[in-house]
Amino acid sequence: MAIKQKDKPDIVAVAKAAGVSISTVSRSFNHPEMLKPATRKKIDRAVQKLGYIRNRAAQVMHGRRSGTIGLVVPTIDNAIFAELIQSFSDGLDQRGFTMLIASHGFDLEREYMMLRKLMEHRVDGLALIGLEHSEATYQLIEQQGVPAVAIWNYANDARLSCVGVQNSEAGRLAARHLLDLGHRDIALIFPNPAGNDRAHDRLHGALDELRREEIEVPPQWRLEAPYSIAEAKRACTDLLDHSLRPTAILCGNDIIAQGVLYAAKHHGLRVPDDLSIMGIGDFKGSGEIEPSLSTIRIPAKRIGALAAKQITSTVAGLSEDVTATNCDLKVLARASTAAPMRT
Amino acid sequence: MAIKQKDKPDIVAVAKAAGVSISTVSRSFNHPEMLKPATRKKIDRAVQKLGYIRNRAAQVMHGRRSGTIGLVVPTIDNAIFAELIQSFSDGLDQRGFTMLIASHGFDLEREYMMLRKLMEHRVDGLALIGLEHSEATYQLIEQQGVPAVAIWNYANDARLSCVGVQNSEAGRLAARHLLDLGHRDIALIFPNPAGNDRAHDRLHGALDELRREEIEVPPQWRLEAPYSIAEAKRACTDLLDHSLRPTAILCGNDIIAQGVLYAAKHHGLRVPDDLSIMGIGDFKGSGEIEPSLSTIRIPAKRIGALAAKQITSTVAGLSEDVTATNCDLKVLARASTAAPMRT
DNA sequence: AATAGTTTTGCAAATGTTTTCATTTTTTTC
DNA sequence: GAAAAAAATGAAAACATTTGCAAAACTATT
Repeated sequence: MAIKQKDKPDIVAVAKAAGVSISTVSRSFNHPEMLKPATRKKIDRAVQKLGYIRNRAAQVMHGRRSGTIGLVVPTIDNAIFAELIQSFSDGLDQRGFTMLIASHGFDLEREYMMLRKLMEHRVDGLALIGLEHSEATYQLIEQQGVPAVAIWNYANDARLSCVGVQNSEAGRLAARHLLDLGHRDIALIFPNPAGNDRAHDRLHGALDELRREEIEVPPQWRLEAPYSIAEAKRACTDLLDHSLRPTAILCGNDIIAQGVLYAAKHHGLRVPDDLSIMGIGDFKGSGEIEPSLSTIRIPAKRIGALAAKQITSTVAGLSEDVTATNCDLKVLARASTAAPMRT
Repeated sequence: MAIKQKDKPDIVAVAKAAGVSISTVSRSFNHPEMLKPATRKKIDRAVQKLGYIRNRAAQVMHGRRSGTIGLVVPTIDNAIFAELIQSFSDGLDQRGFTMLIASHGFDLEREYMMLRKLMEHRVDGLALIGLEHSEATYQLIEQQGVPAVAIWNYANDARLSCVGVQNSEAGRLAARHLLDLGHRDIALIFPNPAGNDRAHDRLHGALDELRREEIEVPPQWRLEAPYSIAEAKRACTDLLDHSLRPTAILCGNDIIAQGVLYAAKHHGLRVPDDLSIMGIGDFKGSGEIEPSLSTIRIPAKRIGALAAKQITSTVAGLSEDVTATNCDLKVLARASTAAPMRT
């Protein structure tokens, strides 16, 4: 049996096969314009023949960038994150980077662990979701000096560069929309805000706006639901069963809103006549549901693309200091909300 | 200004700080049981103080595994893939691996490029979606000897290990369900099958089953739609407008089915009385839609988890040869399908 | 208290690249 | 066709780690 069994060919093998020195082969990849065309061709042929693939690890050891960006998300399986991840990934790809991804399931301790793991892989940059992270996480990033960007939430005094929206404003706008339609009896269904500044900010933005009109939401109208159509549907069953129903429900995101919408339909309630439903996010498909969902548009694609641009240019040393990019929100008044019926 | 500016501490720095040799430090990570507890503690303290993080690249150069698995998908932003990716990622994470991900947008040429890129990063294993790939892709995998697994589609004569379902069977079952209900006028809306064996197989499975009952679907009832609620909704508008309507529509996946459902509602058609709608996939939320969607269950979570198990054990050298794992399908007869009304 | 055995540690080579500097080859100019 | 200038190539050090082998430091045994 031949001895070349499993070993991948290395640059030395290529050099030998092409009859040139190692340095020349290396140059043919990194500075092809320095080579005589004839030499380049010889090398190309050798590469082809041996099936040589460059070893990034060896390059990294030389101080080269790894060409990878680490993304840490709470979860991948989530309509709006998926959209974001896709556009972020596309943005990285365009610029020649590869994405390492890790998900922590809304556990900030695990987030820290995943960050470390990514750093072992010497990612050139990091992207996190939101601005709420453990102190250890922040310190790790600062101490290691890895460029990082926080996605999805915006704050002008953020400790990290960020690209996102003002989630409190999203909550406020959603509440405003319902108030403007004349609603006063409003229920709130939001995800658990622990370790989730996006949900937290939205909720408090909404509460603030309601309080401005001196509306207090009674505890039995303040529900919690995870990111799940099924669970949201279940969560609001009691609410809708009750004779004293709210005229509108404000949901922390469009998935919850979808669940509520189906629950309403299931209860034989007409939307928006009997019940107005407001979402936040404008997920794919939210505009196509019947009735189409009123919501606050958060431009996930744009945010992902901008974040990719931001982190790669920081890695390339083009932009240096902390920057905060705020993306615009838009109220989408569609068919799931209307003025409440006089009783 | 101090000279230690940006350099991350390396193992040498740790060794110096701990007053031991480099080898000892290395061993404290890889074979801690070989060290005297006192020494280990000295090293741990030094690591802590310097904020040292191991350099995976250097380990890889030594022939160590990289601890990464590459996943190449057509797109991340897709309900069912997102679910799959999540469970695959969780499975890898459990076993200490990190996931590199790349998406090619259903372009098999790009898929090849992404594969190469992942190989430069010396991933320990690869996962692809489906069994249809360019010849170059297959050759690359074989030549480089990188363990690989194909996810989502099953075939017992596959060139790669695979974990998935028989998509032709999924199509067949979906058609059977409609036939059993008594439908004869059935329209088909599927994604473009080019470079997408899942869609292709489902479509042909369905057509086969229909043909068995001597039903030929006329061309104007064979529509194509991308993976998008909005576009599916649009695509079937003409179909529903027409006076000669089918009694049922079989959709290539649940997203398309959702679009069709909304289109039907928009046209004032009652589902399932005026029109039965059948999906394939059983995406999250499909059971909660009103009316709940009849579909074929494909266990995405399970497939992802099994694929992660499969690829990691191949990497660890536990399982060697090509294995094909077939996951069961289940017909979910829910509320969007019923017997056609006699006219 | 010396020996044998065992545990712990250190030295140095090896891994696959890039890059600086020196050397060789080619081209241009007169 | 020789000298000068420019272009192309090669030799060797450097990068951060692991590991086989050898040396040193303990432990147990007598």
